[in-house]
Amino acid sequence: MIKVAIYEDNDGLREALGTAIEAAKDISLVGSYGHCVTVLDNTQKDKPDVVIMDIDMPGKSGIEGVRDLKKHFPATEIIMNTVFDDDDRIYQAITAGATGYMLKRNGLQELIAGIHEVMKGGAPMSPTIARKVMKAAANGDKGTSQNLGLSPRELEIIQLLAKGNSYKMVAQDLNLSIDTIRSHIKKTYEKLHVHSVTEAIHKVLIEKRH
Amino acid sequence: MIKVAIYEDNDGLREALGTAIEAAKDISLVGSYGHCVTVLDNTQKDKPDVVIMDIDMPGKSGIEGVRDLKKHFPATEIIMNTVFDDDDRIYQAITAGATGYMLKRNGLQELIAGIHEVMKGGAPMSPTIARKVMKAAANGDKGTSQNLGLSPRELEIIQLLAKGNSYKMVAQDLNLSIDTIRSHIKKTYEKLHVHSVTEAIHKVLIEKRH
DNA sequence: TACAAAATCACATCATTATGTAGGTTAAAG
DNA sequence: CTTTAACCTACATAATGATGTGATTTTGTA
Repeated sequence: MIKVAIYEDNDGLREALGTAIEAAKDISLVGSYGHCVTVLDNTQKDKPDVVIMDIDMPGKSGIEGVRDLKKHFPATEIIMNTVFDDDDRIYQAITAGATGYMLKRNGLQELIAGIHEVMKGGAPMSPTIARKVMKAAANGDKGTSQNLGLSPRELEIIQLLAKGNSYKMVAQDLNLSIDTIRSHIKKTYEKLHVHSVTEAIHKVLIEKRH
Repeated sequence: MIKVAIYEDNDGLREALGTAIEAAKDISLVGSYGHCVTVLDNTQKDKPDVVIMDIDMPGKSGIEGVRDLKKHFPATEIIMNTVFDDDDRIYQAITAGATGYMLKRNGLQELIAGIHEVMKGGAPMSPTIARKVMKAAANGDKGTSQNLGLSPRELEIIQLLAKGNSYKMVAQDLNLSIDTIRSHIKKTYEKLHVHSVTEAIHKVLIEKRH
């Protein structure tokens, strides 16, 4: 019997999920919550094998919930269940420790299948997601070894910014248009999964020392 | 005979400076230029004892000129001659290696006096400037020893920013208003003589390691 | 106590950055 | 010879950061 707990702030959807899970012969619902603020206490009590976690919830995001959960109950498998498929959330969810990432639009049947899959050691995810993850993994693997996957130009620009230069100064230094600088930085952010110069600098400089 | 070279992009002013300097019995003009791009070559040729340098010049700023000059000809004395008296330029000029900093509005006589003064080991500067420099020195001395003069709070905030946090995140972290963060950062910038987070981070982290 | 420095908050305004969209060039890889 | 990756440019809008001004409170110390 697979024990499953649900975290989903939408009441209707949470109930639907619950009944669908109960309907499965080999799965039992041990907990169902509208937020994940008390996720640690709940898990202590419920002892679920698998947790279905929505990303966007009031109070505490699913990402944070996953992070906490994995830290204290590393054996618990987590499947993110969300409407979002943007790179960022996926990346965050994966690095936070989720083993599955399924889109709500793909329906309940797939989610049930995902629960079984995750118990067999798999990593269930919607096709759309799978592709993104593969790509990210490819970038990541290539990158971490050398310079996080940044092209020489991109790295050069980040390093200039790290010295305290503004976009304008970098543009002048490299004899490029400021729009070009923007463009490079934009791609850099995507590769590093960040949203500001300081984050990018932090990431690049941290990875550098070793 | 004191050998002097002039770098000043305003033609009229450069000529006026030249004649005023030639008029002085113990000073000879060995070079006069409208820019400082070729300052190293010129200096090699002219071998001036003192260089009068304007700050704002096309191609290469006087600050950069001073930096280069001091690196290759440390014995050459440099007097900045400019219309600006804002803290920043003064600070930059001083740290770049200028030994005198005189305002154009104070006239040619004072500049001539400054040339003599600098040759006697002095540091000629207009009264307005002198006061600012004293203040900067006071701040600087107190600071360089520990953490550049930053208060504990200010340092804390810069370090949080260095980790890639935004103002908003820092405010949440420290349970403060975002305006308070702004306020601290503003003071920090004044103390460090910078104008952006990245510059501040760079400066703080550089000074830290040693 | 009275002054100075640190810390807090607010509001306004301008500058810079971040993000989206879109297109072009060039050089290596298949 | 086409595909891919890196590089370059442009324009528009939204979000964040930078700067100025002003004010209150606390704390350490002259």
